[in-house]
Amino acid sequence: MSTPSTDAPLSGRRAQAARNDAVILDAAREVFMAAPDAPVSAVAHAAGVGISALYRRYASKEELLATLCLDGLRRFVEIARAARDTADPWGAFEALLRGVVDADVHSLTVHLAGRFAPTPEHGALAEEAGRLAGEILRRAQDARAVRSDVVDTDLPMVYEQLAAIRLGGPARDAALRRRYLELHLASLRADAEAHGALPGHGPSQAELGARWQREAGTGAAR
Amino acid sequence: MSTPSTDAPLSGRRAQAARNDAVILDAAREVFMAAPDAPVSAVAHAAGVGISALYRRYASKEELLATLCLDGLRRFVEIARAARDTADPWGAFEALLRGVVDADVHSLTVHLAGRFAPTPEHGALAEEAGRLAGEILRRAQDARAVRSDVVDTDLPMVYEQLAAIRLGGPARDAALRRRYLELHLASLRADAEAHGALPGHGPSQAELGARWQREAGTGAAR
DNA sequence: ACATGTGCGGAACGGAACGTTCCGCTACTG
DNA sequence: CAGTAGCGGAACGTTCCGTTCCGCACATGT
Repeated sequence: MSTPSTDAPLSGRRAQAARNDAVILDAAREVFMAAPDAPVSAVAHAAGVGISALYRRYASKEELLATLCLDGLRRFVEIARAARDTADPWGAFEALLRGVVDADVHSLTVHLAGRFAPTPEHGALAEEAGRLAGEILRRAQDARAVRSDVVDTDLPMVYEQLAAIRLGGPARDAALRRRYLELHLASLRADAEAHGALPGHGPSQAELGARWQREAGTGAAR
Repeated sequence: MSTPSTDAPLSGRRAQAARNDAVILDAAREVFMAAPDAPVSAVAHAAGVGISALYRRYASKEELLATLCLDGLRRFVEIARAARDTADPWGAFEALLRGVVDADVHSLTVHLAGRFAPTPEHGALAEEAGRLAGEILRRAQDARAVRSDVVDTDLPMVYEQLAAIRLGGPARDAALRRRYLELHLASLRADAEAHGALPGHGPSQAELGARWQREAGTGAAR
């Protein structure tokens, strides 16, 4: 909340506003990652600004969430691209999962889905993300590094499970997720297949896509 | 909503009321398992009764949740006892996890915790449940069936992760959970330890116990 | 047959939470 | 020095939900 005007060409009020842009988005990310249905006032409080500063930038809560989700999708694609460029097939697969879990990117995407009307850009990025992850998985399976009976739609389910780990602060949760990611990785290795094939089949694209539809509250009948 | 008076000594109005006891509790279980913060009216609707029928039996929503949770803890203990009586150490371990996940008992216990003031009976049952699970785990580890670097507090985290799988109806979710439970089981086997030890340490009892404390809403600051 | 009270449906009530708007102030800008 | 961009936070209107309450229907006991 200081460093008056050394890092930007703008000064005074204008600079403060520019800085607030980032502060607010960071606060929103932190707050909504911890609680997707947190009130807008919580974001303002976390950012150390008033509510007006928020509504000056985003027309509605929905727009803020859509922006945040877009940001998350871009992070996912970035992580996936970096992972894909890893030479070793298992290394690439491992990098993908570790990257996604470490950045907690799942909380920024799927957990926000259904709370705003998705734009075409959301769709395009989600598709690209799926394509990259699928490529990494296929390569790892072709190299007999990852068991052959997992499918690409199983991966979001792994993220989903790890994102459900919420016990302490963000730091403690990150440590716990690393611990349990290690277990997931062990179960996905090719040699784990020796103990038996996976029953049933992974989610369909339709089942995964259904989350992006706007739906009311908690899902219980009125 | 029929069979007038053939299965109970009571008849007419009295029998209907007795039957409603079960209908309401079943409806409450179904509704709150799907959405822990569902409104009371949703339970009444699912049970096909009015709200009065509900409040005649439970003084408050909190009391209903406490009853439901007690019910869940008893189920857990029952499942754990049956598993413990399995001769094969790995079989017992497997039976425990399969039983807990199949009955979706986690949604009935921990997901309800924090929404009501726990009674001493909740504490006693939770302790008994922990004792049984710990015994089963230790036996499986002593037999070198389960990897040595998992601890008893890791098990609730496995349930937690599997309970987070919510895509379609209850039936589809159960099938998906069975699929991913298979992965978890593979990762917990002793031979999975060859690929490396688990980083960090499992949750402490204090971390797990903190969920039973009453806390406001979603966790975001006001 | 009739008075009685139990059990219940669902409207009504009171309060809490939240998204959004609006007023007024501050301090840069030109 | 007038004008205004940016903002803090109170206020507003709405939605949601737990709980209460009123009146009805029917089984029960005489």
